[in-house]
Amino acid sequence: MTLTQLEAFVLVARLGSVKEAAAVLGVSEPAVSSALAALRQHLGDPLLVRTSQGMELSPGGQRLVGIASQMVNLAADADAAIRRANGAPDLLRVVATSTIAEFVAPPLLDAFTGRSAALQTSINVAASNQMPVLLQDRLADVALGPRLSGVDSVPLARHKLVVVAGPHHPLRSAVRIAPESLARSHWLIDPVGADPHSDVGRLLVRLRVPERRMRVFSSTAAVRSAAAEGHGVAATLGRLVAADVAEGRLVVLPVVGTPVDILWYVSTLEASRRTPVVGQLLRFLSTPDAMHIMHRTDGSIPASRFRPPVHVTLWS
Amino acid sequence: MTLTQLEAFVLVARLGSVKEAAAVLGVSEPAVSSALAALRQHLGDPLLVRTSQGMELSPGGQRLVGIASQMVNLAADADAAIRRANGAPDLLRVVATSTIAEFVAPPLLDAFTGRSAALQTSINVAASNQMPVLLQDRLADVALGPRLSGVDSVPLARHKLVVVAGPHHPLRSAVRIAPESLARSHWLIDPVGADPHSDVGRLLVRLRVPERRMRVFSSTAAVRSAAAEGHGVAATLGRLVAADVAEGRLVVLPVVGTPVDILWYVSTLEASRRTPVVGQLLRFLSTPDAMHIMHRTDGSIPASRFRPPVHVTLWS
DNA sequence: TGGCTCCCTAACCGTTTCCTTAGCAGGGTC
DNA sequence: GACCCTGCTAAGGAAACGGTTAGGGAGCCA
Repeated sequence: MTLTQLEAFVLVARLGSVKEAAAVLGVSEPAVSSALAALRQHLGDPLLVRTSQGMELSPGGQRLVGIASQMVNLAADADAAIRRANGAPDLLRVVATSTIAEFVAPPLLDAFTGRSAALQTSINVAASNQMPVLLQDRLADVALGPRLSGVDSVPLARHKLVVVAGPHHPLRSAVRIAPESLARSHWLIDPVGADPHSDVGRLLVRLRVPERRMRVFSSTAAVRSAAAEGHGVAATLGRLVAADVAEGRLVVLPVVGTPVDILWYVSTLEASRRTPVVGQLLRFLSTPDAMHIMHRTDGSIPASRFRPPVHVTLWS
Repeated sequence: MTLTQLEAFVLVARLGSVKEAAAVLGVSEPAVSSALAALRQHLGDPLLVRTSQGMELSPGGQRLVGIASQMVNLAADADAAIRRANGAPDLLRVVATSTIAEFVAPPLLDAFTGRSAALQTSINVAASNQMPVLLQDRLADVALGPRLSGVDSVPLARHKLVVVAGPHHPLRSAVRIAPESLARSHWLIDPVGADPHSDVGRLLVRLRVPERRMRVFSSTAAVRSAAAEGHGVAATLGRLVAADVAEGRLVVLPVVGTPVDILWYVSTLEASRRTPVVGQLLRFLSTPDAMHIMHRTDGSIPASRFRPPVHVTLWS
């Protein structure tokens, strides 16, 4: 019984899927499967059995999952405790939806890091259904994105989602566009849009956009340029494309039901299980400075801190 | 960071010695040392440093020991939870001082096991200073022996410690023997006596028996026959040698300060951390049946359940 | 100083872990 | 029935874990 095995088990139990757990861990799916097999053999219990709904816990697995989760958590605690005792820089691992990770999180964390000297941050992209699991298993400290259940989520910022297209789009000067009219357009979407639990994903579902009309891009920036070049329509944040719209590179289409009001949330473990840095970040996020940064977001890609997303699972 | 490493670390921290931890785990001392080295390197902290008092915790180690101990405990919980979920026999690991392990624990556990069908027991010998650690790290469920601190100890039985010798010993018919008179005798002692924290060990200290006069035997039975053959004197339980005395194979020497009243205790984790079987055993131990067994103990070696002691550390 | 104890390191070795790719198996869905 | 998705197994290889024996070095004590 190793910690790796327990971690794999907990992730599969929480996500209900070996494949997703493997994606979260960044390993191949047989790796997770065999970790599971080893644990099963060691404990002499099936732990998780396949059903049509995904992987479900056996009675034994049900008892184990709580214990295993505690152990994984304690391992994270141990690391943090030693780190702290040695005055090593704190670690703040942020996961966010791709848009936030691209445009908002970097300047936000830059500003926050400027305040407390010894701090090391990382930003990764995750799908919404992975976020609570990542927090609960201490693979991440903070999640920025939609509201999550099972963890503490507090509202962070309010935004408007609009549908945009290039300046030569046939519907560019329409007054009122019924969603069906866009059924034949190509929809250009970023990883956030590919996540059906995200705001953009839910909008696409509501507009009944068929899957075959979607083209998934690796970043919101790519979506924006593709739209400007007339390759299709895109749903994105009004503020992100404000400059493009003002300068005529993009137009906002008056689709019925848009703009959509959306709320970004910041999610963490409950207060008692938070590390001090996380508490500091939460306080920082409610300051005028942080608000200012979030509202200044103008779609220019910040140079510094952004790393390529590593844990993206595409809807495909 | 593996569970083995954490376990080694916790044991060394608790016992203050790599050597003792190795003895408890039943492995060589470099094995423990290198587990520690691996953990040190992984965490980048010395964890434990050598002082003249033994191994002491670094600030980082101090924080880690609690966390690591919880993890080791949870691992034990996990095993037990699965066991229980699958209806596997419960496991009851008893550690005891050598005399108890030889004469008292086997019939006691035989009787207890007779009551609840699915139960698997083991008896091992441990030194008193190891007992609380074994309980706290869940390497054992119950300890029988002297009163322990740091865990729940309740009195189990009262006994008398006497000094005996063979029927031809020069002092066999003395009326009153000062301890000094025995300074030149050979003292025949069993592993319990070699443990300075045990009742016999404390008696030897009080009688100022010099170390070079002690001959350590591997069992109480061996001590008894050696004494009967006139190889020296021995401190042992009155009830154990009653038959030998009645039949003239041994005589009780009227040493000043003896017989010594001693109390055996049964020690466990506090009630909230006990497994159900342990609770059952505690209740059983207070029944007349159990009392009867403990008082019937007559020095005959029970055939069934006794296993050779595995975790004995000799005082040497 | 010499000897002793205790911990650490070195060198070595077998087993397990952990990951990969490739392919099989079983349950849905069309 | 033919697919497709998902999980499992197989095979193989690099790394680690976990153990051993042998020996070096620091501290304590006679």
